[in-house]
Amino acid sequence: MYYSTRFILLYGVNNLSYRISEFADKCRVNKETIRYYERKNLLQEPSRTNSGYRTYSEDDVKRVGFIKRMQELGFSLNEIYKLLGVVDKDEIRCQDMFEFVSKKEEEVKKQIEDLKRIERMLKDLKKRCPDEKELHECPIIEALIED
Amino acid sequence: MYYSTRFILLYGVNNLSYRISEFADKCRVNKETIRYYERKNLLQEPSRTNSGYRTYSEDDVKRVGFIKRMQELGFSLNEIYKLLGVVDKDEIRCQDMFEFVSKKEEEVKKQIEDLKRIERMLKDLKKRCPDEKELHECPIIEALIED
DNA sequence: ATAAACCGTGTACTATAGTACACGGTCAAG
DNA sequence: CTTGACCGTGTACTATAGTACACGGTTTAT
Repeated sequence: MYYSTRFILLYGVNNLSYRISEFADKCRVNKETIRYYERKNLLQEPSRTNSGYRTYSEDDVKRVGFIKRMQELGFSLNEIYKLLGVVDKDEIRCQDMFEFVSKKEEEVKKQIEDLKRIERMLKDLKKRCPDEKELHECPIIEALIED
Repeated sequence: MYYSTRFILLYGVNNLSYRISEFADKCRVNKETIRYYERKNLLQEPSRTNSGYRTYSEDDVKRVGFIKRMQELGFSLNEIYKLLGVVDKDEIRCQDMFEFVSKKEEEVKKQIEDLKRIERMLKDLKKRCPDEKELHECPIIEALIED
């Protein structure tokens, strides 16, 4: 029993599935970025249509969302790859997961504390901008430079 | 009245001052990174000895410390350059400082919230590592992938 | 006085994270 | 049955943030 690609795309025998361009749009990234993530194994080999076109699912959209969010928080693609070992149930990547996660937890804690200080600095900086617009003298950063 | 470089370095007529290598060591960065920051105007033209050697002060050490800390928190060198406009009392860089700082403040706030969620995720992930060591199934990241 | 240890300049190279593009195949509409 | 909008592969290019190195001058210890 065969279905045309169009039929599958429209009625989702195989669930709802996207071609690379639509998928990239949904993920709000460049099409090439998707291929790049595939090369880096952040996305597993996608299934393909008969003619070799990649197809993606809603789950893949979530996965890219996870990658992007982690990345914005300073995780490198390699670190994200490592974490995804859990999702992919990959024993190799899971081997020293406890150490890895513990280390990252410490880093994240420290980062939160540092960011709170930066937030205070930025607030102060804003307050001192005369008539809420400009300033040439602001000793707050200098305070942060000390320490 | 002239002093030898050695005399100045030892007895600090001009305050305590460092040559590039010692300075880089104190800052815990590569010597080339210092020159790179100079090229990118993150460090102002340093004063020089008669023979053209760069000399740095304790304040410069603090400045590099500031750069490094901001960088670790996800600020780009360009953004740090902008912020340093305040310290350098540079009117051009200070022009839209209020908008810039406001935008960064929002970003930092969001980042703190996101990091807290990541922290929870990492904590959960750790807890679920059987006998505090390994695991192949961890539904927490999956939870984060959703949302 | 001479070698070791610095320094300056300039240029090239590296890693990370993409982005662009050329060339050729596929497919659906007119 | 051809045109336009896709797609795949491969390769090259970009920005950011460094890092390394060669060549030649300086300083300092021996």
